Amino acid sequence: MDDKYRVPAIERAHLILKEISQHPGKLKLIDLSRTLAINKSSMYSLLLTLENLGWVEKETGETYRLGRELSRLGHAAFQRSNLNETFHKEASLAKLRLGESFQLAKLDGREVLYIAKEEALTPVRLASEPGMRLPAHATALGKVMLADLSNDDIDALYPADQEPFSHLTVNSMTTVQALKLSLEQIREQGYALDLEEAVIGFSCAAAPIRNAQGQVIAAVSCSMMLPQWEQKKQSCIEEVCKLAHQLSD
Amino acid sequence: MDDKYRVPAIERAHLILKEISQHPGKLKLIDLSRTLAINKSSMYSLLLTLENLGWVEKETGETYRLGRELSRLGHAAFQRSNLNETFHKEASLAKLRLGESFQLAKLDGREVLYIAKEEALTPVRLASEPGMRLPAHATALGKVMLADLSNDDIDALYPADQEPFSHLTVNSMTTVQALKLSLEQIREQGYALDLEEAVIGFSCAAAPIRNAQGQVIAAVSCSMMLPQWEQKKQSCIEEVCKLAHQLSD
DNA sequence: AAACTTGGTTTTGTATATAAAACCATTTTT
DNA sequence: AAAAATGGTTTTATATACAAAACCAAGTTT
Repeated sequence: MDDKYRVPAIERAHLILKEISQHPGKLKLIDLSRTLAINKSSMYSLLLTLENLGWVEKETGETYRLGRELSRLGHAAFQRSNLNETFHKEASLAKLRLGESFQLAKLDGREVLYIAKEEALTPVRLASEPGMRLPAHATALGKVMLADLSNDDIDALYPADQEPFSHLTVNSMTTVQALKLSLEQIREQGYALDLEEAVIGFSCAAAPIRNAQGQVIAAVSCSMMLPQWEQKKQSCIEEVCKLAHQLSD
Repeated sequence: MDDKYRVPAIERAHLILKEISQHPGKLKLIDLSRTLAINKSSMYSLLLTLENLGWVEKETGETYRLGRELSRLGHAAFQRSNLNETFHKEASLAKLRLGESFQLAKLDGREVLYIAKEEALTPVRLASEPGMRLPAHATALGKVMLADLSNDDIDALYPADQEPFSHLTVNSMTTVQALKLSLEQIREQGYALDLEEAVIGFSCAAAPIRNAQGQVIAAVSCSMMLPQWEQKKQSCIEEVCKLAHQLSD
């Protein structure tokens, strides 16, 4: 690193925050000073500043924990990527064309983490708020992202001795075998469907978003109620694939 | 503020992060330098340091957005208090008894900041991911915490000349008058309800968590879909009040 | 209760982060 | 294509953040 243009005060702030995050509510000024080898008086100014900014909070007993301003910034950092922006831009257009809702999500272990959505003005909507999680194996979004993993990865993710799949509806898959079979098909066709596997009355199509290296980094889906699904299934798949392609690098 | 023990470099870092969070991917070095009235060369060092720490990320086109280390720290900022630990311990029991989801939140200005949750395995769940914010006046959690404030505090928080309340659903309150009236009742009964005020199809009960001085420092809530609400309303209120009492000092 | 810890607060001299200006590589204008 | 502007990088002088030590208030020890 360019040793010349560092600003140590910020680097120290970072060290302090990291240390506090590892022992929340345990460390006093003197502890931080000792473990980080920063002089008491310097630590005093640093902590006072961090406290004024709301990055740390002092408790009774003079011990420190991370503060709310930090969680505010952290939350903003979560909703950052330009993936998000382009999703909203393109999905709003797709929403106009199709009249249904679109979702953006990432895979987090065995769960789908919803990042953003563009919601159509349909009377009944699926509650896919950003931040929500659902089991990956029971959603189109989840399956299309799992399909990027190898069979070995899937085995590692779903060990045989683990509890069986939670089934959200009667249509949810219940075994790893069924999942692998399904993923095989998804790899071939390039998209995934969820036919009332997560919520009765709702179906869904999802397609993968890839980075420049071809790895799946996220996925988009379009969800709708069953009556609409019968009519729009084909165009739904098309829109989702098109959208996923636009969001890929 | 004690003007003597500030460390400006950190305060500047804070300003920069805040500015970037408001215009992610839009601002270049020169823009930040201008709007924050910080010299180009200083900004250069500051940004270089922030980038090395993973607090910001530079994009092609030399524009900046918040980085992953910041979201990591921000996330850690939630899982902090021992309030949190006891919440998870007790709420998981309450969840088993009631079969519904519980939330822990703090009041931050006019917003409710969700801190933690214990989620029941219901197919459709409210998206109360830690870090999420909702207008306080439209949620049970928010109202029960606002109820700890005096009417004067409420007036200060919601100035007459400000924009009117954002209503999330048709049931959301729309005026300060209505809010004050509602708070009066909440103070008497000791808990707050949200009857589809935040999300259509969801209702919610919340009770306040107090410190040793009796001040409200946080709140817990239990949310569920309408059909369940009809059956469990009473036991929901009981569980929430019991939980809040356990979490109070 | 006097002496000793412990841990937060002040003071002061010095090391260093920052502002200003010069610099340079690209891009835009004429 | 020369001139001007834009925006990132370097240099240098100075303002200021930090380390060390002294200080003080509370809590322990003997």
